Amino acid sequence: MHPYRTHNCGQLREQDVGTEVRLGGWVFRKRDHGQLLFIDLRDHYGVTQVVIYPDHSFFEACQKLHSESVIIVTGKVVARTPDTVNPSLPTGTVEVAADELIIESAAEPLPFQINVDGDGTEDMRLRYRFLDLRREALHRNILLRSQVISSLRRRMTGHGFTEFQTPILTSSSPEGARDYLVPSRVHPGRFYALPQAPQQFKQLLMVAGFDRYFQIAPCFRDEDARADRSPGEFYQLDVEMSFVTQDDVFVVVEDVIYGVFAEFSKLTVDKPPFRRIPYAEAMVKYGTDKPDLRIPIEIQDVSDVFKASKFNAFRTVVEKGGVVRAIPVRGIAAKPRSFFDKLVEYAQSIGSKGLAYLVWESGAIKGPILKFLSPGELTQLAQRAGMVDGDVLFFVSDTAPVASRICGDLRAKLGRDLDLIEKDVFRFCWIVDFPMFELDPETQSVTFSHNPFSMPQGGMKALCEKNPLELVAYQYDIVCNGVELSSGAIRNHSPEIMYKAFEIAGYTADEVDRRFGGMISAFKLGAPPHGGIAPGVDRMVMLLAGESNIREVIAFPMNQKAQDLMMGAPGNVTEKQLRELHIKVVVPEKKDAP
RNA sequence: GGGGGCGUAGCUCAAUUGGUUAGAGUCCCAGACUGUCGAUCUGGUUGUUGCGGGUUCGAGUCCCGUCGCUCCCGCCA
Repeated sequence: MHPYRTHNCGQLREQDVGTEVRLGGWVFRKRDHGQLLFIDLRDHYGVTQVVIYPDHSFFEACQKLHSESVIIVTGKVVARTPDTVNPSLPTGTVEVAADELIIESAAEPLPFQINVDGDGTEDMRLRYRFLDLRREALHRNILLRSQVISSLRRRMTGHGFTEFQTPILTSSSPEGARDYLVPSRVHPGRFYALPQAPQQFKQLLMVAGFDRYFQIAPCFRDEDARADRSPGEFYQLDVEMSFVTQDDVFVVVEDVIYGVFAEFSKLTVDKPPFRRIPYAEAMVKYGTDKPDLRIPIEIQDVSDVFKASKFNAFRTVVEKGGVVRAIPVRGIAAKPRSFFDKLVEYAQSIGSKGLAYLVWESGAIKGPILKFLSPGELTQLAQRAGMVDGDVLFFVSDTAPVASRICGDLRAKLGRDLDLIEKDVFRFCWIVDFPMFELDPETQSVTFSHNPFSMPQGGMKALCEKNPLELVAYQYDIVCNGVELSSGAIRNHSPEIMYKAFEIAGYTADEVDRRFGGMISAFKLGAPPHGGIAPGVDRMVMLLAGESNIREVIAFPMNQKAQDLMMGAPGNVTEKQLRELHIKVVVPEKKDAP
């Protein structure tokens, strides 16, 4: 007989009755009746009830056993009597009567309990992550992650993609987030950087003629955490394709994403093709470039209605180049005054100058700003927003970016508070036509608004002839339920267009050569048109698992301060190590030694 | 770097808007119990109320500072 087990804890059924078996697992729960002891033995596969009678030498030791001790039990599989069957357990029709029992690893009392939900602070859970990972919910999430990743691999290779590995020790990239640096021993004073993404490598693989690349790629960025952003490192399904248009990329990605979501979720999933929303439209209609399409509210621009209005507050904003946006909400006219007051207060707390509104009720229009508006203006607004009895129209007026942000925030809040968010559904969309350039609000100079390697729509001609701020790129995001899953782009594979684009952003050709020399020289030696995308694996798994915190789908996440409390990272190193690396540490004055 | 929330027993939480000896569940310890399945029953231990200062006759509660956790802003080509 195998020294540790013949079966796993989720395996035994009625047909095994009478068999001599050996199980190994953790003591999940213990029920001590004095002359009879039940142990629910748990492993990765399930739970099996073990019954222990007092005529065995190990009976007393088992009474004293703490939860989560590891034991090896040998005994006969016994059928349970009908009244003692546990229907909530797949193994519930049988139990194992222990004849032999070895305490393989006795556990001390636990810092938090495994067999109850929600026990333990995040801090404790991270410090004892191996215990937390034994719990059903987290254990299941990590399994789901594995299954999602292998499904992604299967789907990608099915589409003719080749999986690659790219360097982890590479060079610091001049754009983007802060890098994690690794000092070089061989080259004093020089550093490797961990890749923020394998961006240049995947493009170089296209130049190398591999045609279709993918990688479950680790990405490292030294940026602060959020609930949906783990600090330090995360994984992307990194994708790049040659000789493709934006639509070719969409078709592949839609198939893979839809397939994975449909495979692993019971929720309704939008079928391809996903909606495509130009960036400019999204900013007006939803007030954000990652709209949650489950919320049935669409914001409208009504600036023109107020161009000649007697309502000074709005007219003057429009005269100065600002906008008026209207948020129609159906059927809430009967809400109490306090509802509107609180919403106005909220709007002000997020930076709005105010929150005007009109209420369509009992065949009339009411509201604080009614007296400033002409009948013609009211008619226009009603028509534009499709107002009927019971509806309310909120107004926000400011510069376009500020009004968008406030309206987007209000739209999301109204969706939540009024319980308007569509249930049990994944709503996908593409946000397309991102602007190529934007004005730096501080310097008022033109800068890249996203990826400088994206191809501007219209190519060289557009770069030379159009206002840079009106140029859009073949740059796109895929968004699901308000979560940005990924950015991607058709790349700029032409050195001339790239020099021109960088020139508009204020870089000389020399600077471009110095900073992106590898890529530029590659593009001078035969580069195919290519493009790609990189959906976040952690975020996909988070959505599929129904979690709102990304740490719930990562086996060993760092805390918000980018520390691993279990391993003690980041940690101190020896003087010798520092000497070898030619590093002298200068700790800031206000020092907190961990 | 900034803002909000939280911090009470090993763990999860309570404690009348400043008022007696800070409680409950769970864990843990001891005992009882032959069919439980979150076993049950009896008894018991567990506290620098994060830390430091202040106001007050009196502080878990109010004020200031500080530390930790968390959510958000900045940041994330």
